[in-house]
Amino acid sequence: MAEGSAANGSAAERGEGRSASKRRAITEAATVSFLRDGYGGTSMDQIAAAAAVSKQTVYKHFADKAQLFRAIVLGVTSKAEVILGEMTAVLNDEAITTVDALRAALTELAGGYLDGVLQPTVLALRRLVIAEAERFPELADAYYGQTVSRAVDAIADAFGTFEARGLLTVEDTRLAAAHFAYLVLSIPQDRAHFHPHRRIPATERDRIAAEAVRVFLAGYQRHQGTPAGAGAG
Amino acid sequence: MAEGSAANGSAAERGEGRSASKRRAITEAATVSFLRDGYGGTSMDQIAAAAAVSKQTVYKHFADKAQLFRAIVLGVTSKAEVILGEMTAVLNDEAITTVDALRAALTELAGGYLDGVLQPTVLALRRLVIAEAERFPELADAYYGQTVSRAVDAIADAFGTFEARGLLTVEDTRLAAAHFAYLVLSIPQDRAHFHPHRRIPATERDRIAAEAVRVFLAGYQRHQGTPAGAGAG
Amino acid sequence: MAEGSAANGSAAERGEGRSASKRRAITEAATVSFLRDGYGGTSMDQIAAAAAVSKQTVYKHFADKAQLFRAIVLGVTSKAEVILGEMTAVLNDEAITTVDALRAALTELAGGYLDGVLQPTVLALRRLVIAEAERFPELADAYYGQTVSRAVDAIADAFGTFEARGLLTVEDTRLAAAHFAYLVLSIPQDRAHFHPHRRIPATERDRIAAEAVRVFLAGYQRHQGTPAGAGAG
Amino acid sequence: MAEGSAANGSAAERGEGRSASKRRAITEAATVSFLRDGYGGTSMDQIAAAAAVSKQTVYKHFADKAQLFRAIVLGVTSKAEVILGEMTAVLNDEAITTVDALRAALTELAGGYLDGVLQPTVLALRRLVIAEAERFPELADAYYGQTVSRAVDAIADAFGTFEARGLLTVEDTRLAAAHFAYLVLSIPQDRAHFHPHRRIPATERDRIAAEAVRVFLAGYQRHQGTPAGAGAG
DNA sequence: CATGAATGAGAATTCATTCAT
DNA sequence: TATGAATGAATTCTCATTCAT
Repeated sequence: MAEGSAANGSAAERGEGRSASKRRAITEAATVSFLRDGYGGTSMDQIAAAAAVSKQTVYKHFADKAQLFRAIVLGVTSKAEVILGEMTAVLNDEAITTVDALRAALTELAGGYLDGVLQPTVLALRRLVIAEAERFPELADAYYGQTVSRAVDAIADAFGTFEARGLLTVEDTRLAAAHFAYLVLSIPQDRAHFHPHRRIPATERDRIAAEAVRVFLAGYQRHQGTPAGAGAG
Repeated sequence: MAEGSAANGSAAERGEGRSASKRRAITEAATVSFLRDGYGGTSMDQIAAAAAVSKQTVYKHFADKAQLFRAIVLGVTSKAEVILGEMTAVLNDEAITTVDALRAALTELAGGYLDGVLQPTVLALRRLVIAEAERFPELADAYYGQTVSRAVDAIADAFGTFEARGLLTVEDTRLAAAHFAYLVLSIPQDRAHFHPHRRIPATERDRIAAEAVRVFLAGYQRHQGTPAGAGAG
Repeated sequence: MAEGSAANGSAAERGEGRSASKRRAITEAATVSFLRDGYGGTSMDQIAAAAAVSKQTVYKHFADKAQLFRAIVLGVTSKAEVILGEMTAVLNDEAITTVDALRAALTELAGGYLDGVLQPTVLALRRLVIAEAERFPELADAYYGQTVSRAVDAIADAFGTFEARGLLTVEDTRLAAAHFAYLVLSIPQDRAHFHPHRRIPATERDRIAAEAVRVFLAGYQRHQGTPAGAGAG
Repeated sequence: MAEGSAANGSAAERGEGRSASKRRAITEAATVSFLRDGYGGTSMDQIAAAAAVSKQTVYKHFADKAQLFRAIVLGVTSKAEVILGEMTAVLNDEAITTVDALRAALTELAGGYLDGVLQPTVLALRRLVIAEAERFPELADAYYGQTVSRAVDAIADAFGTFEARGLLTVEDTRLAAAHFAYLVLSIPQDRAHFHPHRRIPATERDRIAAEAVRVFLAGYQRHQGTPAGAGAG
């Protein structure tokens, strides 16, 4: 009886209010449409119909198609960003003090990234943003900054730590991070750019992850016999 | 009668009939428009105007907009394929028998790829095909097969040779080739997906090429002390 | 032989060409619609239908509704300007050397102005331009400059001559001209602003003209007893 | 009785019910919008938003947009009428018995009219009514009757008195009154029809008033030497 | 009674494609 | 064969007005 007690509880009090629930319906419908059919392939009529809402209501929430599109893309991008952020956590483990532990952590991260990045929705978002990068450069900026750049930054930070622990030899942590990320992702991600519906088999996924880690470590692992500050140089 | 014989010598002189010359004008105009404005952003009116022909003439040569688009994309893709093909030639040098020579050749190839792939036209084609991959899957297939796949295949072939020469240790030549290609290209190419107009500075280009080769060789170079089947070498 | 004569006369040569005749049809239909229904009350569909032309054709000739509107208003304004210009000719008569002749000429001019300015089309144009003065200030400028201002200027010039001939005493010829013009026109023109369809009876028209001339001359006629260069001088 | 007793003290205190206060808000918002943006340029949404009420509330008070418009125009017209009425009072002064006093009174009236009629709101109303004269002929009637006609009538009445006092020679008092009114107002008013935002400088205003009075008196002042029915006068 | 949402339509503009000359 | 015009529909956006809560 507490919440919204006073008999005629105002609209805003009932759960989320008519307005907010409609807005969510619109957002969801628009997300599906835009990701599936692209910007040009999606009509406002379509969105309104899919949201079971009148066109007017759509326009009351979003000034025009471009604004709606921006809201959708930024929303989905944020979700993707969160997923990526959580994955990188596996590197922030102080127990990673041996190359074997590092390899294990990198392999886990690689697998996680592959799973995350190859989700149909994530791929569709990527293709959508690339397709509209000319028309919506702010969105391309935001997407790149919040996903690609941010992931590379997070990895780069961890690599700095690993170097301090004597596990890696890294001059440019961002470059190393990019090498790692793209060794892991490029093959299936670039394939997906052109073949939106082809899924990657689990065995291939594991192989790609393992080989990416192997090549990366070959390139960045500290040489066994020549510790950080040892030898004649 | 008189019509066409005396008056319009010029077209006939160029060795191509009126029709062929107009077709070329249409093709060129459409190429520019599609690469610049995308499929949806290009209208048949626009193309006809840019080619200085009537719309009917456009339709005489290409059944509809989609067919014209296909012709354009396949045409530009072919040109890109040729360029890529020529680049790989640097690996088909029997004089590459030492790791140093291999490193030099790979570095040259890397630089060439970067220059080629980062050309505005090539990038625009890539973005265009990605944007339309859902609507024109055949084109995405063709593009991927003739550029990405083909380049990887060519490199993979060469890597097979290098392994036979005892320079590399490669289990899966296509995977290795993909690793090489994406180590070289991914960073600027992925950035270009989202920032179509940002150019890469020459020094960064060289650095990327060199580091890509370094990491690649670290991962695939035959271990010094355990030559394939050799004695003193 | 000259240019384009050779047998297959280009489209532009046949009378006025398909294009030009369609353009005229559009212009005429738009003129009628805009003058009758105003800018907001006229739709492009309506115009196309009235011109028996497709909407596309309208848009091929005029970029958008506003451009079409501008063309129409400027066109009708020009016609009005021509009419006004011809009327003022009655004052450019060197035979006007007496006050009686001047009164006759002014009365004739007054009658002509009334007839011209009270034509339904001219009134409709005026109301249209006033109604859209906020949205199309250039048109309001052009209209005012080409009709009101221009007529006043022409009359002012003539008044300068009449003063030189000793018929009028005018300090500010433009002010005097405006006084004359508005003494003649204001009553029916202002009524017409608010009653677009009420016609003015001929007798009232004559009375208004005569009284306007009378009051004007009372105010500007040179005093009888003090001729221009007479008196002590 | 009960209605609105306890809960909404504030509104009730202001001496107007909830309903009346909202009605006023709507009226004020609509007045501003209609005068600024015209009939077609004003939407019911706009008005409701500006009045801070729901659209339904607007419709509760005014059956539709046209009715609301009518109410607004008639309301503003009434206010204008009141202002005009007060101005004419200056002529109802029994002390006006000499031509000099008459000239002074007419000059004052002229200045007052100019100030009143050239107020932005008054001009906007005039342009609005002219623009919609075809769609709302009743409003044009009312406007013309309550402002133009009424002012001319009031002046005509006074002129009748002045003739009785031997100051003027007027056959048709309404015609004379119109002559006076338009000599005073036409120049700036007609300019304002086409240049809604141009203000008139004070010096020009005074000059126009003075010259209008001068020309008017020249045309209607009783001839000095031949007084109506007087001897030495 | 008042609020958010819905209706239903209309307008401007653009497009791909086809007809008629 | 090539040109201007026509077709016919789609799309974005806006509006006045009405329901339902």
